[in-house]
Amino acid sequence: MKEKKADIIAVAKAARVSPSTVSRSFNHPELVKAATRKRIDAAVRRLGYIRNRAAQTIHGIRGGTIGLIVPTVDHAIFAELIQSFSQSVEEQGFTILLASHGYRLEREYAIARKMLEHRVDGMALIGLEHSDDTYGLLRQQNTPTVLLWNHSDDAPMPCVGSDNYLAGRLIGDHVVRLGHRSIAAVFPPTSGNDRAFQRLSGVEDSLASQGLKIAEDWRLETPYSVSAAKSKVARLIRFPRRPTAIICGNDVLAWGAIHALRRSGVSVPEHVTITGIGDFHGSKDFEPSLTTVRIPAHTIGSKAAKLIVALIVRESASGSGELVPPELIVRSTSGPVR
Amino acid sequence: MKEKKADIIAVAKAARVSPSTVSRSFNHPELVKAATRKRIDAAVRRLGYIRNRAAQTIHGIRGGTIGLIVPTVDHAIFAELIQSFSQSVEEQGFTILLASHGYRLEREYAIARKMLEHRVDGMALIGLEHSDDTYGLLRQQNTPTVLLWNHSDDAPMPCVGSDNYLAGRLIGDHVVRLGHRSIAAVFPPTSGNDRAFQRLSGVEDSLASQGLKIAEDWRLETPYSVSAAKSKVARLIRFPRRPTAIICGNDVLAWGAIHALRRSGVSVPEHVTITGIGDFHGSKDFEPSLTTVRIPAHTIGSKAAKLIVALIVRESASGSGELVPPELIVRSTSGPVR
DNA sequence: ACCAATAATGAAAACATTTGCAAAACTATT
DNA sequence: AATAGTTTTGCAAATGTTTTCATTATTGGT
Repeated sequence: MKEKKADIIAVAKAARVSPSTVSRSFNHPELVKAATRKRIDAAVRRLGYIRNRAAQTIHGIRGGTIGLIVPTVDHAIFAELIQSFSQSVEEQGFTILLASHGYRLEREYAIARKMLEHRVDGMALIGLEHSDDTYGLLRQQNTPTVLLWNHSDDAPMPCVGSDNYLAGRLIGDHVVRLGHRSIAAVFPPTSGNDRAFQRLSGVEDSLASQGLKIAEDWRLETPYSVSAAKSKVARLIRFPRRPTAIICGNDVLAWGAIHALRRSGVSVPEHVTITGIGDFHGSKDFEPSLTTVRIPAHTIGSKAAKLIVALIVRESASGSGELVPPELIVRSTSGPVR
Repeated sequence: MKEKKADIIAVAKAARVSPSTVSRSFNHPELVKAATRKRIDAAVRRLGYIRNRAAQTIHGIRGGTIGLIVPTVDHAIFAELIQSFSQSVEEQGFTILLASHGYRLEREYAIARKMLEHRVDGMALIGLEHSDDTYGLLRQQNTPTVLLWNHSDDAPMPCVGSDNYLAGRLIGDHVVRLGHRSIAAVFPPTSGNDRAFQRLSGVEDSLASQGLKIAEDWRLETPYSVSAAKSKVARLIRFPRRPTAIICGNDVLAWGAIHALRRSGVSVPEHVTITGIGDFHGSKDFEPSLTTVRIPAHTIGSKAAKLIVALIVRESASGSGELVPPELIVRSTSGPVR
């Protein structure tokens, strides 16, 4: 146990070459004779040597890590995004340093700093809303950075994502077009969450363009969970005056709303129209299948991964990002007002 | 742009002290005079200096990262687990290096190696089934390691998790006790997935103890997704001879099964009993609410985090792991055979 | 104002690598 | 067999820190 781990010098000794040659055999194999290389490989295996990236990093060599900071992992949305981002990033030889800030932007700053200490090659953040400190830090260290999930032309950094405002409009227009006038909304808190905020703005503007407005007491704010949405909606529909449509800030909330309605024997979409945003795994196969706006997490994740890697390797910094358009998906939970 | 990033020497110069003092002011602030410290802090801020962990790491100082390798992020189960694990780990000052292997154990080995190159302080893997290479590697480098999700007394490394075999038995017993004799099973592929394998074994043993067996064509294997389970189950119940109960390998599959049944107008639990395993977010509020076995991902994640950190800091290595028992949760999708 | 403690700082070695340059070892050509 | 060219290798410096030990500055007691 006590014998210290093998270093490059130990390997060099064992292979009867100099440390430089061992190093080269790792980094520029074509420069070392095949026979020597074999001897070195054997020594490496025998000693169980593992290269020390930290020691390379010190020479300005890329460490091969990308920092990813998310509000939380435990949301269907982010899980899908993280998966595709990390997978795509791994395919390109990088590894992810992951942390979550729980929707607290100061935490985000602290985490970003820490990741910079680790000398990540690049950073990825969710959304466009970040503290000035965070933006300042990233810019000052000029760390290649990409903003995920949201896209805006006047974003301060390259971003690949969808247009959440448009997503809101899309769904708002759809519901209005179906003839609904009594509309409720179930959304997550919008502070520190520009995605939710923009979606809601989109919905509101859409309704406003038809002279409609969401009544104060029909504007439900719930945390991101089936159960929270379910209980809020259950309470809502106990009142005699009911909305004919409930627009939910995302699919999970919509699922909760549907469950609440089913429990109360209110049928969807005959009595109430329900819509989500996101088109998560499962929404298509829900019964009834959910009308929603697709925000293609998978596409966003992999495009973002490609962008950040491009930013890192040729630092020319090609792209200013990409807009992955949201798409209205009409399924069975929305119908004309009866 | 071109000016290189500030290093500790630049800071030292700017603060008119030696590099050693700067270093000390970071690592042992009590050893440096308050006035000097203030001067240094000012310089740090002015230059935008960020410490280089890589350079510390080569001094054998802990880097503060823990490698976490999961099959995939994009499953409700793992998302919850990752969230609680990473959160708990962050609270203790560590950061996670995350990667997914997509259920390919060779990938897992490669990833583990890479994380070791980064000199992670510890590793966390999902499940007990790993290649000999992986186990060998971790043991040989004697990296503190914890196995998540599954617990077994004779596991080769400390593990904190539930007893998936028992979970299977629990649900099997429950279904049998309700009088069911015609039982189908919907499970993910069991190769490279000891969790699924053990659950299925538990179910089979439970049935076998009553002389029951799952018919070959009632043993459905589907990938982890609502839609796959839904379509498999939809096909299953088209046949005239139907099971009276369908035991699903996890809650997501159960959701799919319920949707399939609802679509076909088969009511749950009156006509068919459905059970899941996992008790994911949402199962409680599903309509009808899902009978399942709770595997407390949150508890597992945070206990595992504490264990690995303990293993890392006092290398004495206290614990051999912990069993977090599974618990049968009877809700509305299971009922007596009619 | 001086001495001994004690506190604060600096110099230099150490850490595990990479790399530019020069030396050594081969090849091919004559 | 000698020369020129090419391929391989080793030496030594460099990377950004930490740490041990020695040195200098400060303080309190007389």
